[in-house]
Amino acid sequence: MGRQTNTDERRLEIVIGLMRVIARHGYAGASIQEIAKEAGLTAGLIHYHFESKQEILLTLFGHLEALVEGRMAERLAALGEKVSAHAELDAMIDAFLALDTKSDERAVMCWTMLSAEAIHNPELGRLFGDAIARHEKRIEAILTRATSRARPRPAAIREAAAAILAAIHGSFLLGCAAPGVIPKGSAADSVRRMARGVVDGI
Amino acid sequence: MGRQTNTDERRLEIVIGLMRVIARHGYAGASIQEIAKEAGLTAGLIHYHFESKQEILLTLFGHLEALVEGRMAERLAALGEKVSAHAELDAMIDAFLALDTKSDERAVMCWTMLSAEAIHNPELGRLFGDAIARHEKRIEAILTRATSRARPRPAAIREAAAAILAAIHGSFLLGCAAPGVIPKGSAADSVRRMARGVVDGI
Amino acid sequence: MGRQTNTDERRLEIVIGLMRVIARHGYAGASIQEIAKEAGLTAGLIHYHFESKQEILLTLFGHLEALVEGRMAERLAALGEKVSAHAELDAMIDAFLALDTKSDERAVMCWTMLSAEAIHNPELGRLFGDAIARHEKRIEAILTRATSRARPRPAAIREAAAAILAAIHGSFLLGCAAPGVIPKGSAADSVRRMARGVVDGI
Amino acid sequence: MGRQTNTDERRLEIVIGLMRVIARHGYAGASIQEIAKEAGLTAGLIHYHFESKQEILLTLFGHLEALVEGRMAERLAALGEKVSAHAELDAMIDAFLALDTKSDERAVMCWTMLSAEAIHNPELGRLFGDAIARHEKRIEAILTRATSRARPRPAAIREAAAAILAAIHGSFLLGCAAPGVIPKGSAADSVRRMARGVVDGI
DNA sequence: TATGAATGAGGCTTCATTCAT
DNA sequence: CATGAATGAAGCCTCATTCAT
Repeated sequence: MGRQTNTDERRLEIVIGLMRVIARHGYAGASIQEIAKEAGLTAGLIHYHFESKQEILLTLFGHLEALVEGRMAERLAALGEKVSAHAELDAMIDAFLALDTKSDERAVMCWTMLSAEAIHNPELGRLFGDAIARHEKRIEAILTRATSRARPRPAAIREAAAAILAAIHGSFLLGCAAPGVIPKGSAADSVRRMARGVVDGI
Repeated sequence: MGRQTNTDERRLEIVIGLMRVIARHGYAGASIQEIAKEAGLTAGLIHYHFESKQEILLTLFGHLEALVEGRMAERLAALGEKVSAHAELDAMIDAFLALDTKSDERAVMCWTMLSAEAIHNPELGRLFGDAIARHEKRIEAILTRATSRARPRPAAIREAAAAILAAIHGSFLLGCAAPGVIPKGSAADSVRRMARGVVDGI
Repeated sequence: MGRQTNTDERRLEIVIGLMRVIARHGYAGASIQEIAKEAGLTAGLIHYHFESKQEILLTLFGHLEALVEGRMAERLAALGEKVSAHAELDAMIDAFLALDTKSDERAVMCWTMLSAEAIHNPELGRLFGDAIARHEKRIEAILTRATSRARPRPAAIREAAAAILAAIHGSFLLGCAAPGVIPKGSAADSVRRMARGVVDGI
Repeated sequence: MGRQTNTDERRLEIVIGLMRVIARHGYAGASIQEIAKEAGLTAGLIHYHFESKQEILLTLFGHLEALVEGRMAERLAALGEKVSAHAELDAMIDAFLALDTKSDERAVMCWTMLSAEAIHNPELGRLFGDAIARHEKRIEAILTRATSRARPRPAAIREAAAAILAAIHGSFLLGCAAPGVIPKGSAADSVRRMARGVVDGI
């Protein structure tokens, strides 16, 4: 029957290798050799399983995104049915910002590095933009439910959603880049409060 | 006899060259050759005026910081004396987020790239952390004036300030990395509203 | 599966390449490109097998040292048991100075270049110092046997050994740098005579 | 009368600058910029007073040679007339090896570096060879007087002279490159003894 | 699948030298 | 004479990628 493929595991190992290296040295410092070493593989093998470094990057982005989606689904499921919009908004923010494990921390750092990378990497930029747009839509939906106003101005909703997203990703960024000032993981509460302010102002 | 130095102008040209290249290709893509071409110089000359690429980077960071400080001073001066804390907070947020020119846009993009770079560049990280800490202190001072509470919890003030900063820098980041979703320069209003929410919650 | 390593041969080829280039152009003139060309390789490959140019240099030194040790062991073995100290001293001097082949000549030139390089290359300096110290100890031991005096002054032994070593290395140096005056390879006899003088004077 | 030239002093300053830099970093590490800094001048000026780096090197060699000649003349003059050949030989060895000052030490280190440099620098090689040949001739003359034999074999004289020179330059080299083993400046006695041995053997 | 060698382009930096002032 | 800017070639090294085994 031929030998069975192990491509999926290998690809995962490689992607995790990239994640770990990025967390330590950034994307520019993540050479294929380094990734291979981190994953316990050889450089040649990496190009057997991936077309290019870029492909690993895009795959990593997919994993991070899936991770976030998973966390969000988890939190929302925990809320049960018939939940208030405020509670849902809080749950979503928590899904992003309540980071418990070392692994979460690493994921956040990677996410932040990829955000910056997205600025000048068109392909990644597209994926990143799509993800952000999706998140934004979801927040918009919640905000629409949350506002007491009968006919909220659509632009107001959009801007509020955008601001909430900005606060979330800004917390990521400063948590990584100025950890002394913005302690990592402590941001959920403040962002929840900020979100409340923005909801009231719609 | 001799010859008058032009180092200051050259250094500025080079720093601006770096800024422009970063805006186009990111820091990793900013080779000395590219910077030189952008500045209309030769690669060798760049190392006559700067010790290393890192030194250009740090110098650029200094310029960006000075630019922000200048904008802040400007806005605050425009307010005149005896200004309310809320107005001062708004002014500060505007100083960051009300970006008018092409040059401002480029500066924001650079600032964002440097934020990410700071994560794995210890020297830059220190400068960046100091800058953020300074901004945070300033916001704290405003928030202390702004709150109606007699004895605000110090941690609450810190967290609020941190959240406002996060919203600002997150707006930068998403403005650059997901411009379709978070239109650049439109963030000031929302962040002002968010800030109000956070002040009330102290 | 996989592929067997050829690192050892390659490293040797590279080291020999360096040796040949040094013999022609000196260490400063031994660029990686030049070494690569001499060894029939590409520059990139050299850094695949060696960490740095410095590592090639240190490895070369190790080879030269091993070569000397080998020659010494050979000569001493040829003497058999119960040999007089004088004969042993002569054998040792010959091991250094009786150079027969083109390859020996090249080795001496390299050794001399490395001696000079050792002066300002701390790492090489340490290796070189150790090698000289080892040789010196060995000569000391012979001289102790050789002297007729019951209790030779230790400092006298040391100085005599040092002088003999100096004569040997000076012959190398002048043989390379002033070949018209001090013909290469003709020095063994004179140094043997000088050594005798120094033994008698202990 | 125009302005008076200061070329001679400048050239001397530059040569001394090179000497000091060589003593610290070797010739390969002696950039024009470094020499200029050491001499308190600018790089441009150096090329006003010297055609090329090579010319500075050759000039430095001339200075070192003059220094040695001066020391030799001094010592011989101190001996007065009608001196024994043995005493003259000792005086000559002392002129080389009895090094008192920091400056002497630096000169020796430079001399040694230049010896090695001479191996692959044809022009310097010629100068160096001439100098060595001159020294050798002088030692030959002394040895001829010194030997008790009526008709010494000319080759024997030459070889003896060469061996003495080798011991001297070897002491220089090892004094610089293995200072722990061969303490600088302590070599004069031993070499004198060796020389005696070699004279007796002619 | 997997290994390890190999390539070749490109990156940062140094440096002797030239030249306008 | 002197300065300081500028050049351009070269040097060491890194790295994504390819390929024989």
